[in-house]
Amino acid sequence: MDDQGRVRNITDLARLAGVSPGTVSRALADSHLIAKKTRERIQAMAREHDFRPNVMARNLRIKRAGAIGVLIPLGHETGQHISDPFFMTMLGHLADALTERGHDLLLSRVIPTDPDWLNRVADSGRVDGVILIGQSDQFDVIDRIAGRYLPLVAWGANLAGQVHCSVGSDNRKGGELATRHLIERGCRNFAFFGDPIAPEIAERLEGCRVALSAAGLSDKLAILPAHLTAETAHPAISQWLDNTSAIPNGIIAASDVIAMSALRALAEHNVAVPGDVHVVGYDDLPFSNQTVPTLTTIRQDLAAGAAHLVDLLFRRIAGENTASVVLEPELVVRQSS
Amino acid sequence: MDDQGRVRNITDLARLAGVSPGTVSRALADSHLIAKKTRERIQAMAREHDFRPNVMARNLRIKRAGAIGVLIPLGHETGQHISDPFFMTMLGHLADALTERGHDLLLSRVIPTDPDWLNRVADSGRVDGVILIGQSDQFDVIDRIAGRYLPLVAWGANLAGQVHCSVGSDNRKGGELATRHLIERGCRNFAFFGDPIAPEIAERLEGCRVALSAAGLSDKLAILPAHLTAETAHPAISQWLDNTSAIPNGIIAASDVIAMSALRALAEHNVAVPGDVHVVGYDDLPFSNQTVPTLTTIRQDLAAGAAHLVDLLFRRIAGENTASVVLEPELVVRQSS
DNA sequence: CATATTGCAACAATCGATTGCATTGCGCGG
DNA sequence: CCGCGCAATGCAATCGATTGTTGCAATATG
Repeated sequence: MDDQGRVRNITDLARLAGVSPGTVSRALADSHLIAKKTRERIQAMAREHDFRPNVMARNLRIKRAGAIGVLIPLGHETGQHISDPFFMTMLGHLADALTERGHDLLLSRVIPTDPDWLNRVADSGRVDGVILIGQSDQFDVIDRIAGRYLPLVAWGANLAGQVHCSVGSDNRKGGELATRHLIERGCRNFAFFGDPIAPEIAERLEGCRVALSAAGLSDKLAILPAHLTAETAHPAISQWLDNTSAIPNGIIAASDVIAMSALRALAEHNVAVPGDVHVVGYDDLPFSNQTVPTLTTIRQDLAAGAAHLVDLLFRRIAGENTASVVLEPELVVRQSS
Repeated sequence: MDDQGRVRNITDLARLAGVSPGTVSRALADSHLIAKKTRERIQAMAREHDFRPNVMARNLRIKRAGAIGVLIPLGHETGQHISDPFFMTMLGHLADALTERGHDLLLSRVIPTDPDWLNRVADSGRVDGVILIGQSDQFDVIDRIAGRYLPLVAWGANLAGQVHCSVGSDNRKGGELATRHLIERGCRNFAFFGDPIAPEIAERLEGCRVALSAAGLSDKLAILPAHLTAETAHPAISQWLDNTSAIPNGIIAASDVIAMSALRALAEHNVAVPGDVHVVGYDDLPFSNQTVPTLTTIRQDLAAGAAHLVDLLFRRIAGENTASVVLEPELVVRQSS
């Protein structure tokens, strides 16, 4: 009733301009099939009524969604929150890259209860493709769907024989770098904080083992395999420190979030970092050089990773069957080691 | 060519089942107009071909988008990244709340160049409503659009006479709480780190001033008004510490991110916290009790805030003209003060 | 002057679902 | 045996755009 004069669709505008809907559509698309004069007149009218053609209708007709689904699978680590800084950093980069390509970002945090979680998004018709931030413990589900659904890429591990296209750093090498660095710093007893149920973490641990065995220190590694989230890491580590007979002097954390909690727990146990214990994290998140002491870590170039993910995805949308990308991890030495 | 037998739409499935498309539509919606037997047969067939009706077409017909636009306006602080922990924490809560209501989350990071940035999303027809995380320096634009576009809510300040519906904590009171706490701790010289161009920050500063003047300490406040992001805060604060004649013993940071950088800068200047200087942050982000020392801060209950935002938005979508909500800030005392 | 060309705009089918209304078939009472 | 009512399904319009085809008029060409 209050919307008497409101222009709600292309047909309203057509009536107003005294032309057909098709002409309006072409005019707004700046098609040269429409006389310049008519075109400009219609565009002016659209602006005046601030009318914008309905994107959904357009997408339905041209059979594209204009959006990319970004999913954060939280299979293990059920307590893990979407606000985990790692996810969020990645998400930020993805948002930028997708916006640049004129696509929207449809965000979902999924807790995979049934194996249908991925299909539901992929086949919904509302996204042109899907980016997974992490594989969690859903490697098999992902691999299966990748067989029939091309526009899908995942951040995470790249295991031998995997079907789906992934982007991630060389986790094994990263684990090795971290551990070798600690060895060079003179550490002889080690602990690894992180849960190897996620393939990426398992690889990091594996790299750690490789480095230790090369140095003849294979038997000097303790593992705290708890599901470590921002909320649970601190108590778990604190308790571990209480119960362990001898605190190791080299700690490899599977993520910077875990490392940060470790720094705090160590401070509370009056263990000096890097005086008594050297700590290395993983990720190089934005906060990692704001901790006290600042965190030595294995840098994953998330900006580059996001750019790769988006690039690969669009090539897949275009039909290309792209190969996975493995990025080089890099040791960033700061105060904690 | 390889998609010979693929069921791509309701019509394909109808043909396969020997019924009309309408019947399939009703069957999949579990309508009782369709005989139970037929219904189950069709549902089984859909499952078998893992067919899912196209959401976009459905949304077009029933005139809803099934998605909520979540916008992060980055007007001031151009360097501020979407990965700012505050945004992300809020985003996580919103994602949960929206998913619960069966809506998707369309994320956009917007740098408002023209005043049309909000219209573009609101009128696109792809969202049922819009949530703004922060008002940035776009208060006027937001207020103007709120006049004609009902389903819009914003996290942020609630200023006298504002048109748009907002949810936020009482920033003035928060600033007051923080400052009073420092006064009680014996501080007599103060610094405020944060840029009052954003209305929320201005309010916090105002509260700070109120508390100081109540204690007769109005002239004891220094202000570092730089645009403080995770990346720029540390150098700015460090430089400020270098140049200031007398380091204050009470620091109010406009956010936890800034406070964290302050902690680091102070550590590097060999200033003990809380020995020499007491520090209070703002937000109580997940990492704030993982810093060394852990951070005293003004807690904004972001989970409750997100719940309010979503609740208000859906009431507005239903046509109700809701009032703004102001949440109570809470002082959380930890080690830094 | 008749015909070919070109430019502009209208017409109508289409994307894939939803839904009010019309239709069919069946059981049952009269 | 007829007709009525109800349950189950089909039909066709609709959401709001896009786009190939067609139609028409003005201009160019022989």
